[in-house]
Amino acid sequence: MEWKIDDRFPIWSQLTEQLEAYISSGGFKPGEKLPSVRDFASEAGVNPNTMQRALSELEGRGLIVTNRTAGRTVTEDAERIKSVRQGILRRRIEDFLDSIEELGIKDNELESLLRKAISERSGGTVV
Amino acid sequence: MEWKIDDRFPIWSQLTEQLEAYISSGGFKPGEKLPSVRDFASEAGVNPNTMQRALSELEGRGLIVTNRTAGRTVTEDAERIKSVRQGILRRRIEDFLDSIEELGIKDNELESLLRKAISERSGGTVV
Amino acid sequence: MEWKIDDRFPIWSQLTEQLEAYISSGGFKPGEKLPSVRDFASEAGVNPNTMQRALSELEGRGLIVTNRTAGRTVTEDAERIKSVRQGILRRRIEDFLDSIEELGIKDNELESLLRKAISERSGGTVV
Amino acid sequence: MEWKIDDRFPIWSQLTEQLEAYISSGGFKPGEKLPSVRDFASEAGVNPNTMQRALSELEGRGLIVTNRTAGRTVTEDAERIKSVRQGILRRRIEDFLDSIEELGIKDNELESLLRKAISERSGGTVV
DNA sequence: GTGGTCTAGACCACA
DNA sequence: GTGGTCTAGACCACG
Repeated sequence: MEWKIDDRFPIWSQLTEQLEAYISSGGFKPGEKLPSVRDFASEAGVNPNTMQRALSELEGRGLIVTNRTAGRTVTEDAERIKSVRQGILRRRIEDFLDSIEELGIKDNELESLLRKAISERSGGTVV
Repeated sequence: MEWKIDDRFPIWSQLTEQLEAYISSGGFKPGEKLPSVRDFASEAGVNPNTMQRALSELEGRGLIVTNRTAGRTVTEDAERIKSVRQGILRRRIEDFLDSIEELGIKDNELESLLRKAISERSGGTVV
Repeated sequence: MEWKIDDRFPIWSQLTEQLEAYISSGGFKPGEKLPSVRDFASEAGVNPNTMQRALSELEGRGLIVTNRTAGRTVTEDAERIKSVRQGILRRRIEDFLDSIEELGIKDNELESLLRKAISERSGGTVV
Repeated sequence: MEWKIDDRFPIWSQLTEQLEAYISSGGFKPGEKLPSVRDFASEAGVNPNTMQRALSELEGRGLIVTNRTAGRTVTEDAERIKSVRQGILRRRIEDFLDSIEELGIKDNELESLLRKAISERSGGTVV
């Protein structure tokens, strides 16, 4: 997978977010074995300890399972995964609308801006 | 104005963001005198040093002006203010779409979710 | 406070347990400021990172609060503290009874053994 | 016999504890032949190496005997078995009282809690 | 001075 | 080879 790391924020937290999004959107299947901490870390260009912290966090959220000496796997619980994805979506939409609200924008103005931005993106990608 | 402060992230940076949004959306008029650092700080419940830093940051962005002895005022440059607002808007929309893209969502799914979320909010606020 | 560390188990986890017991039984009062991580660590003879992990854990359990640059305090929520103490008690009693059950002991035998052990201890302490 | 295995702690050690308790409380008679390592392991759902280690440990404690070609048997020494059981009992009671002491509980409070917990268990099991 | 983060490097138990 | 832990030491943002 691709990693985007911004030095200004805690790296472990960014790793957590990206892994959560990736797994919950099907990048790894339920029950699939994950790369080892070391491999993951070197792939992302971070220290293994840092990656481990990110993975522990995901375990706390019930998204992955640790098998003491046999590596980690994505949870088998497809419902859990789905609900995590819904949660992320909902949270991001809420945060976005909150952040927009501060600017005092009318709903129709926002909708037109959004529609424009989305079509530009699709355009950029598709054409 | 209302302040939302989350202790887990740099406070000065949150103040900066909120002030920028507030000013650029007309909370203070062009040329209007701002409260003193001390008053601002006590209103927000933060250390004056912290508020000081936020204001310096905004000065760097050309939104406010420091008058040697007479405190700070919002810039007179209405165009500047407008362009700042546009910049914030554009950036927030882009960030949002980026963050959503990771989840592999189709445009029409996104639009329907957004429409729903917006109408729920309007409902809650307006009615 | 006193620290008992057994090298065979994760240190951070033992620190967590002991701090949890100590705080929840009133060793630090609600709202009281805790020693700094560094002080705590040197007092317990462990690396600051290790102590920090233990404290983070306790924060996750809602027993202590972190004030970014002003140190940590015990939660003000006396109910929370009380409920943590009850939880520890209940868990330890259950674990004990589970561990005893394996040995196939009759209730009256257990009671007499317990009563004897308790009185011996009190004797040892009181006399 | 029933096995309770918690993946987060060393498995061999849990097996050791449970076997020790089981044998010393008469689950296998003095001199009785034990199942093969392989059978034991598959029954408990663990790796044979792990079970092997647990059995070696018990041999070290004088509870079981390895007969070059004829598998393992429980020791014939009934006194030894009895004393092991007493040791476990005493140790578990001591550990429990130690762990409770940290919480600063009065003897009568402890007794009433224990009596309640025991009667609840008996109730749940017996009725 | 406070907590937070990160790295490098080492060691361990387990299977 | 796997995850887990620990240490030492450094740097940072904050107030």
